[in-house]
This record gives sequence, structure tokens and C-alpha cells, in this order.
Amino acid sequence: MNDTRSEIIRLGSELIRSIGYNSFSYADISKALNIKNAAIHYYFPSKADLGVEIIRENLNAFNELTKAWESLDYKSQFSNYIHMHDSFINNYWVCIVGSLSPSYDTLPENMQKELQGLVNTILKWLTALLDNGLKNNTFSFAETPRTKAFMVHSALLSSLQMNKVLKNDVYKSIQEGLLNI
Amino acid sequence: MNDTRSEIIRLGSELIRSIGYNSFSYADISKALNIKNAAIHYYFPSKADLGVEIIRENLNAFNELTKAWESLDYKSQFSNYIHMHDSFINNYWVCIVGSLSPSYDTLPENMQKELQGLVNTILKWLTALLDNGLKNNTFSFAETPRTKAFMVHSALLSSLQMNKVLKNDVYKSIQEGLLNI
DNA sequence: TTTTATACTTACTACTAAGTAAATTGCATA
DNA sequence: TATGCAATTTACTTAGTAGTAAGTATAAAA
Repeated sequence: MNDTRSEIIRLGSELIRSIGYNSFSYADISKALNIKNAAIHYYFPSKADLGVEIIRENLNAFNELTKAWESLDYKSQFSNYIHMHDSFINNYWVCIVGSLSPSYDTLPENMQKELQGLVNTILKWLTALLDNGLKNNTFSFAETPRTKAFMVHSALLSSLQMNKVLKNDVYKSIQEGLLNI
Repeated sequence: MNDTRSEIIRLGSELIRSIGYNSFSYADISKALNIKNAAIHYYFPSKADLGVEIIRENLNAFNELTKAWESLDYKSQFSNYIHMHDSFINNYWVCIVGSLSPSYDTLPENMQKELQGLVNTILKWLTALLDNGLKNNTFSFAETPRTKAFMVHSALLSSLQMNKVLKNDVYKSIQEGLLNI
């Protein structure tokens, strides 16, 4: 994979996090990388192709991270997950799922499928972790692991969105609240 | 307020919930209402004017609802709040805050301010309710009322977004989880 | 009966978006 | 040295989008 291609993905990823998929254009990328709009079409014929690739890269990154955490105890894995997006708050970025979900109905079909895959992967991993941690008393909560996974994921995702609007301590507050299980 | 004007707001509201502010155009509204695009500009010279009005109507609706609940016990008020958006799930709509927040940086300044006002009003009301309910033992939780309000609001908001993507029981699961405080 | 204001329509502008075909550059290999 | 391929630009099309200026129908007020 060459430089230009990976730079396009990197920038596209940032733009999705900061302003959303429908709000960025190939012109935003071409200006920033000092190339022409047609050069982006060379690597990603349609914007949907770029969108799909960006989601895939996020899925790969998630899978690699969680694999690297495998040997850690459940509490550490959970804490790592909760702190996964810490670097986003100063830029007021949201995670890719939080960015794409509200505009889900406007996304091309292949992006919708890819997004579903990403969300399912995250929730499956988190549910298993909570289930294991509940069984060996690392965690304690009343809900089913699946419901708890929904709640944790949702709270975290949305705290990044609220951080964009309120620019206050909402992200840190929710993190602390979540870690206390 | 005449019919056309309120129909524009109603439809605009729906469009924001279903596809987002940046994804709908005056053409979407004019076609649906069988009027011309310029007729919308007559009532709302710029799209931002319409956006601001839609947020304001939501704020008014929230204030009226919570005022109507004032005489109820805290548990009922909390339950009402949690069920506030039940009618959205079958259409896969998100709430206005969940729709606008991820694209916050693309919104015109007056819409940003209005959105902040709405979020602050919701969080202020919810924090006060949780605080009161904690003090009289209606609720029991370890976090500060403010943090708990962040968490409840975030989980609920984001469950509507996940409902769009997964079209499963995530919204109901999170509701049940939240009601158990 | 004329005037005035409201609620629009007609017909347009300026601009931005994604996408494409064809030409060009530059480097590696035969 | 010539050829061929990959990476890119040039120059363009098509299809929207918000927004506007000028005109029109209608009904109530003067």
C-alpha cells in the first residue's frame, strides 16, 4: 500500500470523525494532500469505496488491539477499552460508529453492512468480556452481559458526541462512572 | 402560525431525525408538501433559520412535558423521560440531539448555540431529578447525580442510534437497564 | 373600487458535489 | 534506447444545493 493511498484513508478517517461522512468532500482531501480530486478517484473510484475501506481499517485495528490484550486480566482489558478513544477528546472527534450511525439511512449499502459488522464485532467482544468478568467476580452488575455491553458501549460512544457539543468534563465523568463496575 | 409553516417544521424535524440536517434539502420538503422551494425560503430565508426553529420547538416541547410531570413522583418522572422517545424506534429515528451532535462542527453558529441550550436544559432537569430521587431514596447509585445524568442521557441517546444500525432489541434492553436504579 | 399585505410561483444564479475520459509524467524493465 | 505500466493531472460533465429577484393570485382593509 503506497503513501498517497494510506494518507487518503488517514485523512478520510479524521474527516469522518470530525465532520461526518456526508460533510466531507474529495476536495477537502485533495487540497490537504496537494493532489487533484481525480487522484483520489484513482484509488477509490467512488466515495463509498473509500468509506468502506475506512470502516474496514477500523475493524482491523479493533481486532488487533483486543488480540493484543488477550493475556491481560478482565479489568485491564475493560479499562483499555474504556480508554481507547482518549486521544479523540482534545480534537472533539467522535468514534467512527458514533459518527456514521445517525446518518445510517443515507449511507451506501456496502457501508451500512460494513458498519453493522463493526458494531457487532465490538458488542460481541464486550459482551464476552463482561460475561467472563461477571463469572469470576471481576465485575458485578445486575443486567445480562449483553444488556450491560449495550449500555457501556452506548454511554461511551455518546459521551464523545456530547464532548463535541458541551466541551466539558462529560467524557471523563462517564468513563469514571463506567469503570466502577 | 399557519399550516404551511408548521408543516415545514414538522417535516424538517422528521428529516433531521431520519437522515440528518446536512442530508436533507429544501427540495425534499417542497416535493413532499407540493410547494416550491422558494416557498420554504419565504418562511425560513436560510436553512439555518429552519434548523434553529426546529431545535427551539424541541426545547419548548421538552419544557412543557417536564412541567406537566411536576406533580408526579420521581420514579414516574424518570420512567416518563426514559420512554419519551418510544414512538421513534419503529421509524428508526434518533432524537434531535443524537442527530445533530456528531455533525456539530458543520452546523451554523446559531444552531450550535441553540443545541447547547437544549442539551443543557435536558441535563439540568435530569440532574435535579436524580439528585432529588437520591436524597429521598427513590433512586440508589454511587455516582454524583450530574455524572449519572450524563450516563443515562448518553446511553438513551445512543441506543436510538444503535437501533438504526442493528434494528434489534438494543433500545428496549438499555431502557430496562436504566429503569433499574 | 383601489390599495395593501400575505402567501406563494416562476425562473433564475452561483456554487459545489461526485465522477470520468483522455493526456501526461516518470520510472522500471526488456 | 524503447516499451509499458502505475500514478497522476487536465479538463470536463452531470446533478444537485441554497438562495434570490421579480412577478402573481387572493382576500381583507381603506
